[in-house]
Amino acid sequence: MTRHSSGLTELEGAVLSEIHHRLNRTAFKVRRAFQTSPSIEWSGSAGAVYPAIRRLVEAGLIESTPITTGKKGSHLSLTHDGVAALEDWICDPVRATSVGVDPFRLRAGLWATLDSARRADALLGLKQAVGEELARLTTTLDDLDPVERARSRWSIQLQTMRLQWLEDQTAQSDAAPDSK
Amino acid sequence: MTRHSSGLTELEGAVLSEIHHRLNRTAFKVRRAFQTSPSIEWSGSAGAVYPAIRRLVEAGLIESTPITTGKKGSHLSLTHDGVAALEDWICDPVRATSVGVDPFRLRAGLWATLDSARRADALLGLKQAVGEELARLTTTLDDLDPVERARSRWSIQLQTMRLQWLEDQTAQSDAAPDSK
DNA sequence: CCGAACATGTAACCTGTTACATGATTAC
DNA sequence: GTAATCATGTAACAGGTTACATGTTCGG
Repeated sequence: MTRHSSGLTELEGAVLSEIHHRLNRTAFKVRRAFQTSPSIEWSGSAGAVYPAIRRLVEAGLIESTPITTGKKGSHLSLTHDGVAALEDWICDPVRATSVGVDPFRLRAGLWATLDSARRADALLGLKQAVGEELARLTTTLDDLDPVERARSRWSIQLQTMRLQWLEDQTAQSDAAPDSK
Repeated sequence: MTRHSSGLTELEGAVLSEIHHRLNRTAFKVRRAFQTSPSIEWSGSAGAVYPAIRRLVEAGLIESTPITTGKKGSHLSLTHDGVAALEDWICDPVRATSVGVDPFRLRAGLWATLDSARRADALLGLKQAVGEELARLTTTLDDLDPVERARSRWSIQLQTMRLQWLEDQTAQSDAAPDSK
């Protein structure tokens, strides 16, 4: 993905924050954090995480010290430069406020183009999917660390707004069944 | 990026909708639509759009007929299969309701980890960026076709919610200046 | 001792990015 | 005629995906 002012990709920034703020201090734990994260975001594939960490080590942002005491694996921590780069990434206003690739936004104006039967079907399926996601988010909220909890809270607000949008679409759909 | 149930990437779906719903019926116009779109989403690079269209033609979803009358270029339209694939993509509930890679969400829990000076700075910059984007979105709303207008309306809601989030963060920040 | 979980990595592939190259048409 | 815009593409590269390969440690 494109590198922005902070010089980090979104994945690299996320990796740094996993190590520094969420205390996942081995490559494996970082990877598992992505895999088990309540959101899809990235698959947490080995082919993405390990190369990303290697790049960050080579760039001098991560310090990697092999664990000697029985355990295998390497302990990762951010260097001074790493912390600075992470903060730049966190604060980058252009990046932070861009819409990214929002799949809902892309489709927001397109449901109205469907014929009424298909549209009703789609809206029902979408509302159900959002509803299930909302239920999952609210029930798992307590088990999360502060960082992930904040993300979940944001997701709840987002999905609630999506649900509202879908209900508005349904209402408009009922008012004007088929615009042709 | 990953292909989902509809078999289309997000870019491919967006390309089909540009052709079918927004009447950008040459490769060049599709490309320009991405480039001049109020959102970043994709760069609309030639190296992405032309290959994507070629793939869609080869898959039998787009019909490409060279323009004979003076003009150069090819006229693009969706085949029967193309319309079906587009509708599947539009209605795919898993895709449509995923958070995608939301840069705001990724950072939502991280501003609180900054020291109070840096945090105040960051929040100010972010609120300004969101404010400017909101101003731009509201003033350009009238010039847009229905599809893009719906997207803009969604973006306005999203950015408004982001602004609210940032103001809440600022308030909490003021209440507890430095948590160490 | 054996299977599950821990741990690390590579190889082939796909798609998007930048940067470059090329030519046709139109407005002046 | 010439500059801007229209129009199409390719080449090198970056970074993410799946799938595979390999070895370690620990609980039973």
